[in-house]
Amino acid sequence: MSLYVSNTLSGEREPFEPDDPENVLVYTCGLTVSDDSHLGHARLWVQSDVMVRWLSHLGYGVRHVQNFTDVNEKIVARTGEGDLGDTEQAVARHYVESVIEDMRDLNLDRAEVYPRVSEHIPEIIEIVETLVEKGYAYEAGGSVYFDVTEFEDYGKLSGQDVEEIESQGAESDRAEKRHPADFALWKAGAVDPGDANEHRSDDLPPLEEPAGQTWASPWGEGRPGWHVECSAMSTTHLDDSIDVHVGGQDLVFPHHENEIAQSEAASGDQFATYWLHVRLLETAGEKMSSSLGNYFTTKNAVEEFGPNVVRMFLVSTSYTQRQTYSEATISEAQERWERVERAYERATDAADSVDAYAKVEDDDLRAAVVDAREAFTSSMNDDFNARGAVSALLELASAVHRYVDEVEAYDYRGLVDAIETFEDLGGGVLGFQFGAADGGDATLAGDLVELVLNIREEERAAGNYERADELRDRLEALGVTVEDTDDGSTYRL
RNA sequence: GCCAAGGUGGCAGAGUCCGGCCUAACGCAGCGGCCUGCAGAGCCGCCUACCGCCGGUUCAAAUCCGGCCCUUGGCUCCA
Repeated sequence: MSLYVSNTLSGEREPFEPDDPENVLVYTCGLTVSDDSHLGHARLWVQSDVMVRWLSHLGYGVRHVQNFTDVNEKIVARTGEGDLGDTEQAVARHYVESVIEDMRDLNLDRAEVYPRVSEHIPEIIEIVETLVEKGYAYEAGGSVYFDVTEFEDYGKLSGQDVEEIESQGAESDRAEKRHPADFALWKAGAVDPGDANEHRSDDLPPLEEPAGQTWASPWGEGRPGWHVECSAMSTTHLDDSIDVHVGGQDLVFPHHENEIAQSEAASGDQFATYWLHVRLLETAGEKMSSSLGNYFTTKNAVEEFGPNVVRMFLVSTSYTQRQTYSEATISEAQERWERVERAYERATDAADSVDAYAKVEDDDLRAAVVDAREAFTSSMNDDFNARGAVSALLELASAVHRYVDEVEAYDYRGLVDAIETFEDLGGGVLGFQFGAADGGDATLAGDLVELVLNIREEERAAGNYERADELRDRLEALGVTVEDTDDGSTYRL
């Protein structure tokens, strides 16, 4: 049983066959650090995180690189806003920090490196020079453009026909270009104040002068074009030829198409074997995006629902399918997560109880574990179908509940197998955190809740149900859900 | 206009690559029952889908082919 993936380049689902299984190269097209991230970005990260985790789980050696675009006119547009700072670098640093925080909150596995554009200017210039030397690019007015008519395969990723493409890039550049579809590799000078002001908040004074960083180049002072960065960074940190390129589907054209053109024209090798595009997150029928203002930030989502629910949500639709964000869809994710978590806790409690015996063996429970592992694996191997994988865990959850409900003497080993399945697959592959304490005071809070529950138990034993219910209601108001079971009361924060 | 991806129950979402186990998975919501002092959780059961429309191929199609309609994304910064 092997892994199949949907490759945008071929338009088909194909068997995954990396060049070197010990060294699978994965590049995730990161984001421009001009604002806090939103759930749409988080979806891409979590999906690519799960892909990388699954590849590792299958035994591949994976090297994962994810970039930050820290040179961009939208960043320049925010200079002087609040305490963001007065320079492009300062604003970028602020949001890089914010994004790293979001990634940590979402429990993403760390990438090997998070390169930034600003520290790769020499490599970018080198690629542009190579392209000029090879005749794929030309200089005009201190800028350098890629000549799409020179690159035979242009359009192979997105299906675009060069002659049908209206124009790429700013209107002011059009006159300099030989062909409307040509795109900038290097842009002369600093950011035009007019371009930056388009993205600038109305509360701020508009920029008057050209702004943003510039670097010296063979063509004069200027800034790198957007598309070359990814070519430079993936080549620098991985190789001319990589196995997997992950990105949002809104970047297929022109960004990824242009990456292919630059990289392949420069190196002569195929740039990426598998192009995996994560479809977009939508709200009310349109994509969630910063420019539309209809977004939910990662920070707000994590704060309101917690990392596990957010991850469960973001993994609830396969990456090849667009996903809807709504009250209903996020609360479904919450239910799914809590169902898995409760079963995990139930199995843990049962295994820890005095009714768990080394010599008891239960075929149904053990079979359920085996079934769950198989179903999980075949779902993940089928194009990283994480929702299907979660469904496998939910089936195991039902089996655990049924078992613990029915039986008096527990199969210790069977329960541990179930627990390990939740931990290895739910935790290790899907990135959920089981039994995570919510903060440093959790222990004290837990002790206090136990104390209140003991008092409530005495009231219940004495038949004082009104008093018992009052205690339960007041705990609920504090965010503690109390549940009575045969073995006493339990609580969840 | 051009390019790309989709349209499956009230919602959400697998299945479509390799046609038959799909009288359509898992889940949410809803309904009934068990359990419970009550509630919750859990368990059992029910509910609603002829799989966008029309034609074709086939013994057999949600799955293959053709046409049409609709939605979303891209062609301008965008994960």
